[in-house]
Amino acid sequence: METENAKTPKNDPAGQAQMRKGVLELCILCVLSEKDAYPSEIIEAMKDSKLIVVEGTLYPLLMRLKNEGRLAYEWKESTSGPPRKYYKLTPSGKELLQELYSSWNELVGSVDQIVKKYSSHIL
Amino acid sequence: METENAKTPKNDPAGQAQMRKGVLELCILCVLSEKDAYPSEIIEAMKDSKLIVVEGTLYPLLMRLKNEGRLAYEWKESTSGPPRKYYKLTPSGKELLQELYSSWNELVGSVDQIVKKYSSHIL
DNA sequence: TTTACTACTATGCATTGCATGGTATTAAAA
DNA sequence: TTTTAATACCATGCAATGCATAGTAGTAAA
Repeated sequence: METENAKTPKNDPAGQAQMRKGVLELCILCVLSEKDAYPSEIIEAMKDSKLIVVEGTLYPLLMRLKNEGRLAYEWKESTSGPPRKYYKLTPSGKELLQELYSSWNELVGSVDQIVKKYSSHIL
Repeated sequence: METENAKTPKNDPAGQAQMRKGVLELCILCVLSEKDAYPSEIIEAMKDSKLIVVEGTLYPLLMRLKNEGRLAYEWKESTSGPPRKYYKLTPSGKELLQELYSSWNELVGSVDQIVKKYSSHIL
């Protein structure tokens, strides 16, 4: 019968976008573990490590983490524009950071194992 | 106004599921780079590296890769049950494997950089 | 014939990255 | 004062994927 399901994706040719899923959350919590920051600061910090994040990604993510109780924020005045929302980790947010960190390390370990096992056929 | 958008997720507490997105594709292509295999074999190979994959995930993924021309398959008889679909990499599939491999290494590099930068606050 | 096992297929949901467009506040320019 | 630009935050909808769930079908054993 030869069914034709599972449509083919359109963009994201090298799969970068999909691989980022779940990882941005870890990175953002990481950045906030050092000091409170407002969105643009977070974007800059990520960019320094070649992880480009845009507003359309970051704002919903911060909103979600705040709704989950992982983050809190407070308004602070700015000398050059409108006031800013400074986000900070809550205790629950620190727990999540630990968990995500563990998950990430596990994943890297697993993938590395597979890649190394078959690397002779890749290179 | 304090809008309440960005609903909170329900399961997947430590974010493992989300982090796997895009990575399974790399791993499956990796496994197939060594030798042709049918779905259950792939699942076993992944399990050896602690990457649990289930049918509901694997079959649609194989179907998609085949529709994209990354994989091909041929039926082979089995001594203990119905015939099996043996999947193999096409040239295009080998290219994708290279690209995903690069993307993965870049991502790991970026995340490592962020995590290391702030690791004193995590531990 | 019935049961159990293996293998493949189909459907729908939840989550997240992101494109897009919008609103509000402040400061500088005209 | 009014206009413009820059900064910052918010809302909506789409695309993609992992996975739960349920179904179909072929083979072999009871």
